[in-house]
Amino acid sequence: MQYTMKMSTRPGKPPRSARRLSRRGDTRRLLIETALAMLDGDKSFDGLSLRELTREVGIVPTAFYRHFPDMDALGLALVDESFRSLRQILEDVRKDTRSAERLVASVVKSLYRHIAANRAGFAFIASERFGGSATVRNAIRRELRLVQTELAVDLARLPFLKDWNTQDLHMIASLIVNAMVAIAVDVLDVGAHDRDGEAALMKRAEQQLRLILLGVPHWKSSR
Amino acid sequence: MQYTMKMSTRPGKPPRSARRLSRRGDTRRLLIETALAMLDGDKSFDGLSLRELTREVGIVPTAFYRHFPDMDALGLALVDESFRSLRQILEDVRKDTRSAERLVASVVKSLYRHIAANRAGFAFIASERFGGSATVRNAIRRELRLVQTELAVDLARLPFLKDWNTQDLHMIASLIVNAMVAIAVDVLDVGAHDRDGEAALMKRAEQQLRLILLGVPHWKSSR
DNA sequence: TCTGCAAGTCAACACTTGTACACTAAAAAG
DNA sequence: CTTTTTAGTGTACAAGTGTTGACTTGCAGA
Repeated sequence: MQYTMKMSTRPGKPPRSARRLSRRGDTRRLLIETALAMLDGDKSFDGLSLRELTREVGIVPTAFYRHFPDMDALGLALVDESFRSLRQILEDVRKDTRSAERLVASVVKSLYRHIAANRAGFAFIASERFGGSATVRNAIRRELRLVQTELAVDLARLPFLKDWNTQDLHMIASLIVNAMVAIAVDVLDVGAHDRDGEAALMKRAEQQLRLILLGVPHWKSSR
Repeated sequence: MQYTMKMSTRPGKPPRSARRLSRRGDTRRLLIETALAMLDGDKSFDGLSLRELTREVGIVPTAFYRHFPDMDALGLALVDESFRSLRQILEDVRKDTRSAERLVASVVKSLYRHIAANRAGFAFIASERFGGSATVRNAIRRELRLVQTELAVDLARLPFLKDWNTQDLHMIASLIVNAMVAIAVDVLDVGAHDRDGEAALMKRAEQQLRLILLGVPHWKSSR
């Protein structure tokens, strides 16, 4: 009942010849990607119908059930897919833990790169975080909380945050994650065409991060 | 254009006692409030159907059109309604511009009070901000940007922010607004029953605000 | 008292929706 | 090669959808 996404990938199975007259390749994959693409536009997950999706993919509605028992199951797969890229950002950050300056530059750059590479995924996370499907919503929040915790752990390793307690670290981690998610959403909003708008937003992201870190040395825990 | 012949038509259909429940109270109001209530649960706006809503309200589907031309129009009304309370927070803040300490305490308290009083409205804003309906989504963003600008103006009046330039003020305003919206959402998430959880979140909100303001005196604009 | 209009009613339309069932072709397994 | 599994197909159905149109009421204003 939990997550059964892992076992679906058979090891070492390359895509091969057409199975049906027209369709070739992993339809499951196609369902996921098409769904993400459709949700990138003006549609929410629970406004997306099974028939609509299968129509777009090019299969008959009932064929959907060969790959997912449910639309909710598809939703979970989308969450899984979308978070893959987001986690990568943390990886990148982990390598640059020298100074606060370098850290800020590193995270902003990494953020920008991953947004550009995975637009639809970010859009999905942002919109369905508070979206209609409880299953999807909860999955996203769990993942996001996990990211936040990981960030807190990474922060603990920074020299200028050495003697902060756990609660305070989580506080600052949540502030950072939320700020970055908000920025990401704004970036998605201005669209890929507006380079200047994007640049301004990334600058803002950098400034906000710097401002936050600026307060750190003067922080005194209240407990 | 309208034909109003009263006596002519008697097409074999007995004039049944089609008793109107005579909802002489504002049905329009009822539509708005019921919609908000329904969206507070596990439903997104574009997952809410006209028939579903009217069924809940207790009128026939077609009667909906007496009040709104569209579901989108209803959506805009919901945005309007929901922002009424949010703006009130800014009003409250405006009265407490003495010290940073007082400001933080004031905004957090005001935030809490308004969330409690207007749960559904906040939930609506949060979820439809990135939701499916483009009309609603854009309306919310415009309002939110307006709030952010207003906050920037208010911040400019604070003594310790006197010589900040506009761009920097907007940067900090957006950081604050986003942080508070995120907190609000978390508060909605823990539910009304969990008093301890709520208290912890409000404490976090206060800490985050304080941390941000702590960095302010050391900020040097980069232009 | 009469009349016009806002706000309700019912019936009907042409769709779309999720899902069940029976069937079939192709690939994988033996 | 034969068999089994997988992933596709078509048909069908009951239920839900937005919207039109014609009709009915009760209240407000003349």
